[in-house]
Amino acid sequence: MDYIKVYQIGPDVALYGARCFDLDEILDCGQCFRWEKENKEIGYPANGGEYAYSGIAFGRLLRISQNGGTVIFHNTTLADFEKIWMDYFDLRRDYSAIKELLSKEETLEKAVGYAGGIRVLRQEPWEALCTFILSQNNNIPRIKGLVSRLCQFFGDETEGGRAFPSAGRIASLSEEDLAPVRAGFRAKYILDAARNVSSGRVDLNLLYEAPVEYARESLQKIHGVGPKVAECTLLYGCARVECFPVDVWIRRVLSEFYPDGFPEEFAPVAGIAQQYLFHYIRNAGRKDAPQGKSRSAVERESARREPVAAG
DNA sequence: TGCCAGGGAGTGT
DNA sequence: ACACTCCATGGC
Repeated sequence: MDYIKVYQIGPDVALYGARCFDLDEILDCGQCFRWEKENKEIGYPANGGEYAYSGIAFGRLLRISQNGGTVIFHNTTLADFEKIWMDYFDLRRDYSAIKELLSKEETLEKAVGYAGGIRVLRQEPWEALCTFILSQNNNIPRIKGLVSRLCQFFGDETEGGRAFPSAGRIASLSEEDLAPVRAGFRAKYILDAARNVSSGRVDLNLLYEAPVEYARESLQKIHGVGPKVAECTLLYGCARVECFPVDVWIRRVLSEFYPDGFPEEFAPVAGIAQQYLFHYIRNAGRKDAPQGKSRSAVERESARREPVAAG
């Protein structure tokens, strides 16, 4: 377990002795797009840099803050924590053991040491599918804008914000209705996704347990969903941690550090390894750079090579 | 085959 | 200040 104890403290739930848990690394690493960091540290500086995020998932607003190994889930109950946030933050999984396994290999050992507080969120499959369709050919700040407008215009009101709109709601819209989202050519993709999901032609509930090849094919029946978006949906929406999305950054990592392929023994948790590597390669070269080539050198080199097939 | 779509953010000059 | 690049997918 990556924590020691959970308590109800007044209106909040507190997680004590949390390990492998860093809100910045979890919520701001490109796996989710609806969490906002409060622009100031809370409490006193002597507290050691406590900070907070707010977001909506499963139709619930959550404010969450962290100070070292203490994580506070504000205004929630133990029942809701067990039912929603425990799984959302993947707290039933033992990341300590996974990190120990991955650290057998040199590059991953560095990556794990660099951002050891990452966890793969278990988001709702529909939200993951929809947001990763919107993510294509896009950068994170803009994706956040698109998702925010989508929720603003079409999400149901909850206390403190708007929920992610259901597939049924999106399916009822036209491309013109979606124009204010400014999703560009992606608008028709999320319409097709919404229609397939709400009609049951693509059954997201099957994706958790189905053979992974079937799950991939099923998602790719949607117009606008290719291998990358399918892989992201399965990893971030269904906790299929064997799934391994390959974007340009991961392609660079693979060509630079794993030219002969990603180690087979890590395949069952390749998606988690991918998260550590993604964070590492994107931030390496700024501070704390890994020895060896700069990012731009890696980019120039990988640009000349064939992409490496994903696991 | 290789470019384009629609747009904004990041980077380099 | 300005130009240039990036991006996942499908259509042409």
